[in-house]
Amino acid sequence: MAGDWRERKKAATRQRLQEQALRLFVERGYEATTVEQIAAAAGVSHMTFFRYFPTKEDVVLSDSYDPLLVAAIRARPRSEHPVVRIHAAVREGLAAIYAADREALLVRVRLALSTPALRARLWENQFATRELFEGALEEGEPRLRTRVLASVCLAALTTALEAWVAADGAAELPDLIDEAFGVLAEAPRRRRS
Amino acid sequence: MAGDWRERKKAATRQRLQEQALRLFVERGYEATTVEQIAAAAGVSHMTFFRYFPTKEDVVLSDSYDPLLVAAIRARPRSEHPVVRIHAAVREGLAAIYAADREALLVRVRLALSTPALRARLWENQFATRELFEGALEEGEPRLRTRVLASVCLAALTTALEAWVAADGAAELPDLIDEAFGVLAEAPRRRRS
DNA sequence: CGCTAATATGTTAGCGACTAACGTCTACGG
DNA sequence: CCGTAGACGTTAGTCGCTAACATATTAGCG
Repeated sequence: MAGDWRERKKAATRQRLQEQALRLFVERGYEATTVEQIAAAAGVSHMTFFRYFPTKEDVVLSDSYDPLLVAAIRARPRSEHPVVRIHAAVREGLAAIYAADREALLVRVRLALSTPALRARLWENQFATRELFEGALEEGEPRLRTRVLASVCLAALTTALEAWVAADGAAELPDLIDEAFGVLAEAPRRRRS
Repeated sequence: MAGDWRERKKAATRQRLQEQALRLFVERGYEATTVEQIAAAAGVSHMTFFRYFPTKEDVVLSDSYDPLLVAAIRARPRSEHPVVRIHAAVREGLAAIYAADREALLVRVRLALSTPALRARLWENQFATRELFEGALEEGEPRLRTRVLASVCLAALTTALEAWVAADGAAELPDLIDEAFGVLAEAPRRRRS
């Protein structure tokens, strides 16, 4: 058990960096906080910061929720409609995260949605998440249909998250998610083209 | 008619910057091209570049299509379902743009979707566009519903654009848009919750 | 025509995110 | 106890972007 100590230390440093960063971002704003200051607050150099987080944005946006959601989607029967699968998976998966990390999640999402630079990267992340959803659905062709469905579900999810921070966490996220996905069910039927 | 000359010159400089920038981006890549090089190619200094475009990204992403789409949405009767209004408006509005600027649009969208930095900003622009759509729909409360509908329509539109560049412009954009919006009509009905 | 004010542009200096090259320390394995 | 590998720091540099100030060109007016 050699590198064990190493890994614990690395994890500790990483967490220290993230904590100090979030603290400083909340206190004085994201733009007004320098990577140097974060590194100094965590007792390391700015190079070490970049060894743990590829960009300043990642310190806020990186999480490990995606694989969890993918597994939740895969766990739903493929006989269900994709939108239903994703809706149920998101409700379950996010409920667990929500129960454990509610406050941290709220802080991070609020920061991400109110800072232009972070908002941009957030959408970029959605691009990746959507591809994961697509893969998790495991539908064959046609691809455009699957892609639209995944995009649309993500749009609903994001809108629910926005409403959640807009209400400053007063409403319950699972309810907002149900409400957002409920709107999808309301789209008009297809006419003859 | 004094400032007329001024404005023509400014417009010319702006266009020269944009042309040279897109040329260089296509030739050697977005990241590999510096603002200095763009400015030099257009015969101005880098400060002048930033006086015309607030960021390097804007030289690719800035267009004036949004107001056009908003007007198109407003022109549809409010008795129609929001999704139908937006679908019809987008098909009409974009058809005009498409007919006039097909090649330029293809180049810009391809560049935007294949460059991470630009992709991020593209999604950030969607944030603004969605708010415009929301306003154009002119629905009252509840806001969450309107917001979800606007987000979802934008997701469909973006997916169609992606498919268009993925096929390298082989398919026809209006058809792809119809196909993408068609998927929305297929969402499952609401069960009892 | 000549003067003044506005406007477009250039110059320079600087900040901050991020990278690369290289040096140092420290824990671990033989 | 020594050699090595991995974590970390130092330094110097690039690039996007901004601000302060100087300069030139033009506009409007007496």
